[in-house]
Amino acid sequence: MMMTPELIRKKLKELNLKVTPQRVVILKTLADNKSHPTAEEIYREVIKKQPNIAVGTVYNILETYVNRGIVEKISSIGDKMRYDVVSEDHHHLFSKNSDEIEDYFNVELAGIIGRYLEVNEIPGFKVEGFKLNISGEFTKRGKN
Amino acid sequence: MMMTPELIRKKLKELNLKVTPQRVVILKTLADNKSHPTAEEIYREVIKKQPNIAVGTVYNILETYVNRGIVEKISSIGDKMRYDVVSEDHHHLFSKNSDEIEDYFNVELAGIIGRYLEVNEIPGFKVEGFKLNISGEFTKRGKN
DNA sequence: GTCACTGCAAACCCTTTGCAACTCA
DNA sequence: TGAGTTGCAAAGGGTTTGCAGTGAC
Repeated sequence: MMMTPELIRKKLKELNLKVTPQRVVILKTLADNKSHPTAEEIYREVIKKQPNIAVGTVYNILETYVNRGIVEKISSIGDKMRYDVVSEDHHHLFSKNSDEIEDYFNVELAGIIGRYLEVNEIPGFKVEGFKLNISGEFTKRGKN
Repeated sequence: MMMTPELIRKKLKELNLKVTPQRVVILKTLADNKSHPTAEEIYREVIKKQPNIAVGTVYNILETYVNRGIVEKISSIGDKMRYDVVSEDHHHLFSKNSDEIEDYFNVELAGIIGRYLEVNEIPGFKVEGFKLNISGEFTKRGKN
């Protein structure tokens, strides 16, 4: 993605958030990062550019972003929380052998499921969204 | 479900696990329970029948069951782990307003997704299973 | 009798919180 | 200036672990 600092500034202003160096660097790190880092991984990346930052701040800022809807939390079994910038609708591939999580974009499949859930209502439940978690094994490693 | 102690005993033997009162009561509690309890909820339920049991033991036994594949862990964002006896293939409904999780059985939808993933392979990834997490709101409360 | 299992409590680790200092607008 | 943010360190809360004692087989 390589979001420019200007874009990030703009985004923060749209959200009525004060533009602080910490917020900028965290959002930039997350946007530039293809993987799904934990708070601590983000922290380790961020202190390279912004030495004066506390872990607690990383958590706080991430939580703010989650509440504003621009970042989502991903929880996988027995692992710490991971964070992901909200982009187009996508699903996740979970490795059974490791902690890896990869994005899986598939509008067609999402459409099929979405339409199914629209047509076939679930009694007593109003569907607002869904996530397909696919588990399995990465066969090709590389180019991450 | 109301699994009888005999059935549970049999199940444990099949798995080459020693039949201890703690294991029996925990599996029975989980099988008889429609909700998706946390370890602590299970503990609170279990001490009624088996006063001498430690929280750590509950965690250990649940972990054993998860490893043997007869219980699954469910993690929802920012909440503790929840446990569920592995039964037929089913999915979960997550409430956006509370911690509730309900089962959602739908072989038709599962079939559609399963077939789709079989036909449309994901490059670099071998699919072994999937879970559809549907989020929304429970409109009718009651009869749980 | 043996070895796996349990109880207990301490340790662990991720995450949250309280508060004083600071800084963006 | 002053409301909102940050740094820091301590507290919190769920889960794991080590070890001595116990119990299933």
